[in-house]
Amino acid sequence: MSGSMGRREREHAQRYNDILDAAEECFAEKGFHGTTVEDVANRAEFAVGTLYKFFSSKDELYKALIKERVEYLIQAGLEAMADVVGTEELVRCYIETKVRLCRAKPNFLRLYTRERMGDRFAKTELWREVVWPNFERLYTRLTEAFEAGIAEGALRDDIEVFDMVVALDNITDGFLFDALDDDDIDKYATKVEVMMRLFFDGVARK
Amino acid sequence: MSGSMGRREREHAQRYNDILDAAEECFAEKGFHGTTVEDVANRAEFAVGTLYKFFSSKDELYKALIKERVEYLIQAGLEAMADVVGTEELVRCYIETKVRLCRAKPNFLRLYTRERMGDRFAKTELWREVVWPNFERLYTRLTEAFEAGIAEGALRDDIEVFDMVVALDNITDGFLFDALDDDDIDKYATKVEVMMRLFFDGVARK
DNA sequence: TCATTATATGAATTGATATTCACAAGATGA
DNA sequence: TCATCTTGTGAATATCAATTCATATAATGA
Repeated sequence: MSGSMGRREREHAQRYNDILDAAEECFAEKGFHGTTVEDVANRAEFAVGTLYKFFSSKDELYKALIKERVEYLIQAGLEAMADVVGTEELVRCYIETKVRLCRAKPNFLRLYTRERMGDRFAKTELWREVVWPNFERLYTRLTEAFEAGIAEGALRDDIEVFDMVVALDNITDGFLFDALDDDDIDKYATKVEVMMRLFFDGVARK
Repeated sequence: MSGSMGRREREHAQRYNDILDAAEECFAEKGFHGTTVEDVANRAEFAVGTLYKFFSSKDELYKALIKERVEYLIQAGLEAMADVVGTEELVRCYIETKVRLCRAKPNFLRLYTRERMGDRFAKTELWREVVWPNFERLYTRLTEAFEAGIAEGALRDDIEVFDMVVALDNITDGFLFDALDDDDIDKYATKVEVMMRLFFDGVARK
C-alpha cells in the first residue's frame, strides 16, 4: 500500500501512526480520562495544536486508535487460524495466537480489555460499531469450528456451541489478565496446555 | 448494630446510605467521569452542598461506595459458602450465589466489573487496598476447597489449584457478563448446569 | 533567491464541573 | 417563646483540560 503513496502521504501516515502509538501508551497507562491531550502530544513530540491537524478531537483520536488496533488484532487472529483444521488444533492455535498478539501489543490489550468491560455495559457507539462487530467475526469462526467438531464427534453435543465459545474466550482471558497484571507474558505462554486441558477435559479426576 | 444508635445517628446513617444508593445508580449508568456530583445530588434529592457534608469529595464518595459494596458482596458470598462441604457442592453454591447477588445488585456488578478491569491494570489504590484484598478472601476459600478436592480424589492433580480457581471465576464471569449485557439475569440462572459441566468435564466428548 | 504553500506551535479562550461558603431553614431543649 | 445548635442550600468560585487560532517555521519549486 505504501508503495503507491508519494513521500508527502507517506510522511503524513507515519506521523499519524506515531501519534496513535503515543496515544496507545498513554491511554493504556492512565485510561481515557486520566490522559490529557497534552500528555499524548508530549509523548509523540508534537505540540497540542498539531494533534488537532490530524484528529478533530480527543474522542476521534481514541476512536481511531481502538478501530485501527481492534481490526488489526482480529484480522491477525483470523488469518492465523485460517487454514487450521481439527477442533483441538484450532483451539490450540487460538490460544497460541493470543499469546503472540499479547506479546506484540500488551498495552493495547490492556486498553482493549478496559474498552470491552468498561464500555460494554454502557453500550457506547464505539462498542456497538467497532469493537463488537470485529469480535463477532472471531466468535463466528469458533462457532462454525465447534459445530463441525460436534458433527464429527470430537465435542459433546449437550452444550450449545455459543456457550463453548464463551467458556474458551473467558478461560483464556482469565489467564491473560493474570499475566498482564504482572506484566509477564511468559507466564501466559506456559499455561497453554493447562488451558487446553481445562477447556477440553475440565477439572474432574477421570 | 442500628439498635445501639440514637435517632440522630440512625437518620444520619440512613441519609448516608441514600446517597450511596443514588451514587450507585448514577455511576453504574454513566461511569465515574460521566456522572456529575449534581447528578448524584439530584437523584438523592439533596443539594450539592449537602453531599459535601457527608463526603469530602466525589472521589471519596466513589471509594466509599466501592468499599461498602465489595465488602458486602464478598461477605455475603463467603457466608453462603460457609458450611458447604464437597467440591461439587461448593462450586454449585459459588455459581448459584453469584446468580443471587447479581439479581440483588445488577447495577453494582456492572460498576464492579468496570472497576475490576479498568483499574486492575492501572493498579489504583482503590484496587490494591479495597477490591483485591476482598477478592483474595474468596480465592483463598476456593483454593482451600480445591486442595481438599484433590486430596480426596475428586479433582485431577495435574493442574494447579490457582489455575482451577481462575478458570471457575472466569467461566462464570463470562456467562454473567453476557447476561448483564442483555439485562437478563434469568439467562444466567439457566446456565448453572452448563457451567458445572464445562468446569468439571470440559467440552470433549467422553 | 523569493513567493507560495504546507505544516507546526503553544498561549489564550472556552466550557464544564468539582468544591466552597455565607446564608437559610429546621430541630432541640431551656 | 427564644437562643442555640444542627443540617440543608445553591449561587459563586476555582480548577482543570479540550479546543482554537494568530503566528512562526519549514518545504517546494519557479
